[in-house]
Amino acid sequence: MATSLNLSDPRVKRTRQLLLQAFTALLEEKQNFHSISVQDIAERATVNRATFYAHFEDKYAMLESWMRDKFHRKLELQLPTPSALQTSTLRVLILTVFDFFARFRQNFKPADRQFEPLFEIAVQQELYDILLTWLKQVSGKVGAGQETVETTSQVISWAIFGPAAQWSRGEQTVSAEEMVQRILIVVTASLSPVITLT
Amino acid sequence: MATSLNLSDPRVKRTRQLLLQAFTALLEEKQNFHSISVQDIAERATVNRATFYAHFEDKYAMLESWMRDKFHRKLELQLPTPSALQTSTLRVLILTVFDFFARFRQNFKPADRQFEPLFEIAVQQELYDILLTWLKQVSGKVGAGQETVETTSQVISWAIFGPAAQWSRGEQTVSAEEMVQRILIVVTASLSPVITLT
DNA sequence: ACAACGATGTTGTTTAGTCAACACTTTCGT
DNA sequence: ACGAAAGTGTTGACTAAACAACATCGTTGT
Repeated sequence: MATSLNLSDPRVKRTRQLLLQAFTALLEEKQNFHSISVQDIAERATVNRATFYAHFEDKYAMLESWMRDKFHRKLELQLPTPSALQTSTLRVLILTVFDFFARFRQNFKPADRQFEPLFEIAVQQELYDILLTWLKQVSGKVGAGQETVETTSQVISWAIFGPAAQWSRGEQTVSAEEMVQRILIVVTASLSPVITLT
Repeated sequence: MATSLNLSDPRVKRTRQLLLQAFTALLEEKQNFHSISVQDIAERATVNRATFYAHFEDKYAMLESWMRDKFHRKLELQLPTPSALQTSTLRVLILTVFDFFARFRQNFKPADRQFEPLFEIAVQQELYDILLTWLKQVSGKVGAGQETVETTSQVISWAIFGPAAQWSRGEQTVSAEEMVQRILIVVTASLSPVITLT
């Protein structure tokens, strides 16, 4: 029933991680998402099946979390820590999104097209979160309000995500790097009311 | 207070494993046993400190379990599965004991000599267990009673363990292989009332 | 010498995970 | 087409793990 678990409890973190890892392993083996059962996942994670349902609504909710997690980790690898809102980090961010889309197209080929919505939600949400974090860091220095940074984060997350999705669906006649460069210009401009990037 | 936990409970197995793994990792880093605290182990294992005490009396009790575990795994690697009482497996068993002693001498050098008793108990107990298993397998075919196999296991476990301990303390003027060969002859003979090995 | 500190065990309470059992749906072989 | 087998989601009772708080016991340093 996925009744809220306390995310700060070490047991919860561990089990969650075990489940996601198990899922990753099974995906590599079985190839197609459909042939993986909740039983398989629970068993591989050395966790009771009922525990799975304490963490995730169902297999699809897990897939969404899994995608977010994958994307999140990829970002952590690419971005410096601590990361801040700069042209350079923004470029890396956008490029990572394009990379991630490309990989997704490879792994979740033609059949599993039904999962695109989950994938999209995962990436966009994650984008929103990191942009919000960045904007909050600088919102004090300029006089930007709470709503301003939230709206800005939302707009920009879609401004990055959307083109990447569209590009990955198409023929990729333009290189990812070129796309990134173009998007970066627009996004930077849209940020100008809040911050001027160098 | 190490009040009996149910060993068949998956949670118990998991945390036990986590604790032992954490200990292994810390041993490789910190080198000396003394500088590793219970807090360190619990933290590394992502387990609460109180949970440690639910599993082990104290750090030393854990060291004993750890040694048994290491020896057990080494045996599992060396012996075929399923293993049975044969001259060949017996030779492997004895040789593994000698190897293990040699490694122990390397890692737990002069200072930590205080842990020898723990080490000895671990190895002897493990030896006893596997011998008992083997003997029970064949005790039905011959008319050997419960006490007979238990006593035989006990005697032989010491007959293997003792010489190996003594040899490892000495100058190793005789090779391990030669020692194994000599011990094997005696042990085989001592088994003759119960079983004739081929 | 003794105060401050850090590690050790222990305890009571709360929460997460296990388990077996349940009704239900989906898949599949013959 | 139908019965068996396998997967899904849920529940309530039981157990392990987390947590905070405590008293205790060395170490260290000044």
